[in-house]
Amino acid sequence: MTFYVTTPIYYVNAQPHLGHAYTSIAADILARHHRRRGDDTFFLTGTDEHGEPVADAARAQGLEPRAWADLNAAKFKALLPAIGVEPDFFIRTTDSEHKRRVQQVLQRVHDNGHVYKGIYEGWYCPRCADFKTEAEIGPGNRCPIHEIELTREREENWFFRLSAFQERLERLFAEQPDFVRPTRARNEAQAFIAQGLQDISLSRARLEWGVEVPWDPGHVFYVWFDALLNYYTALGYARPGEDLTARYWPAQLHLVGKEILKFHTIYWPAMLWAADLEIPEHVFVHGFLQGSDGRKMSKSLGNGLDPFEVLERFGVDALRFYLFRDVTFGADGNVGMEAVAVRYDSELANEYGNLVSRTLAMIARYRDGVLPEAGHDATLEPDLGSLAGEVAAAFDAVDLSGALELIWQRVRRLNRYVEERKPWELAREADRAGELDTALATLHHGLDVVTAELAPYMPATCALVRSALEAAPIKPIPPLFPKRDR
RNA sequence: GCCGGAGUAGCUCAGUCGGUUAGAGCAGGGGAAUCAUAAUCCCAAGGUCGGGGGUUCGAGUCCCUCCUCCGGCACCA
Repeated sequence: MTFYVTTPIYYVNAQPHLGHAYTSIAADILARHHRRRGDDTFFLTGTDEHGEPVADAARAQGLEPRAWADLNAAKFKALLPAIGVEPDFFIRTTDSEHKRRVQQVLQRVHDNGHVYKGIYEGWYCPRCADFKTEAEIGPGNRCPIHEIELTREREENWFFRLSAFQERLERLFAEQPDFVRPTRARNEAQAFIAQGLQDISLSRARLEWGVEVPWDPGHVFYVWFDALLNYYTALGYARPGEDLTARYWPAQLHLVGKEILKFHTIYWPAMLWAADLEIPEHVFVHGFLQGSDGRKMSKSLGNGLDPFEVLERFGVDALRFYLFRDVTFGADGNVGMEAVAVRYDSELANEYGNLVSRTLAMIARYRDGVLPEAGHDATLEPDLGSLAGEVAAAFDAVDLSGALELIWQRVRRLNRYVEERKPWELAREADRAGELDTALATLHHGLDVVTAELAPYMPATCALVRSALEAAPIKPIPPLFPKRDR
């Protein structure tokens, strides 16, 4: 099996924030899980660097667009190691290899007869050198930035025949109900299609910061077409001298936020069909992280969760764990520093961390650090034996929170097992040495099973636990999740 | 306005195809234990399942209606 997973490529105009980290960590967890399962896995992320806003921002800084993009792409790239995310490739849409392949694919769309020259008409600000959407038009038909009057302009550009794919898209959604998940995201896409699709503009004539349209060099492609194609183009040059396209395309899973649902579930499959390419198997639309008050995070409300503060106070694995433990993946959810602290103390320190501590300590204390060669207690077999399969099924449904809950049920089961067996009592009775051996071997095994499934979420911590379980002799280690004064 | 989603314990949420006394975690209450990061484990308590109506032997679940919140409603040119 191959597993190719992507995040959206992040627009370089923004500063990296929790939302970027959230999607990247989700993709990383999925990739690590599938790798562990033995799938041939490829994980792609990167940055989206073309388009008017980037050109504008660069100009405002007195920089060339490319220099501005370099600066900001570096920030996104630097975020990844800090949050434990290890993609197989980091694409930038300004890569010459990407641009060349965008041109190839869209040339094919052109040659297949899916584009035509049309007129776009709209309100234009000469100072912005940009058309404005209805929502962007200020009072008195003025540009909200420059406060000058907008002019009605017409521009000739290339259109993509999206409308021609209406029926095929309807069929896709009917025949493949899990193409878009979760269900409410699929419904939204279907409702959009049902309204009737209009053709969309494919190029911009006024703009230079983009990928040149090969059959009409005065134009560049509309940034979304350039951006979406990254998922495909990256495979062509991610490994120098090797083309991975045949190996990994079509992708198994695109992770996207709900704000870009339309592009990924409608425009994107249509474009791929138009280029005679296969479409991805699944698009998973996750929700938004909101402030602890349930409102959108904002600096002025001060209700945001700063990922860097979490990293500093609780560490990278705690952040990764928290985001998928406290918010059902796929739904919107509230996050806050207080909730992080509660999860950290009660689950990471008290339940998992302490389970590791007490298990290692008892093996060290009662058996001089030597793992008893005893069979495992059959009473735990139903719980432990079924875990891997259940977790795999949850991952197949992209239910990262559900999988974590399944794992946590076993963590709790193991703490309960300690209380049931009371190893400290067994240790006092010489004739029950065999029972103690069994209990300790079972705990060791249980911790091993649980830690293996947990590793995609908390790679660094689980590597520590793994080596502690395999050490000879086995001995206590410093607390994995130390409690702090707060 | 139209379409979709949500409303279940103080808090965060599960509840499958309609089926027995509606579940979990956290917080708060009581207890046990001492291997462990004073962590853990057990017990009890806590709900008019947003309101109202209907279908049914039986409704958190299906239908109608109303209320509240959220999202989408296209070429972000």
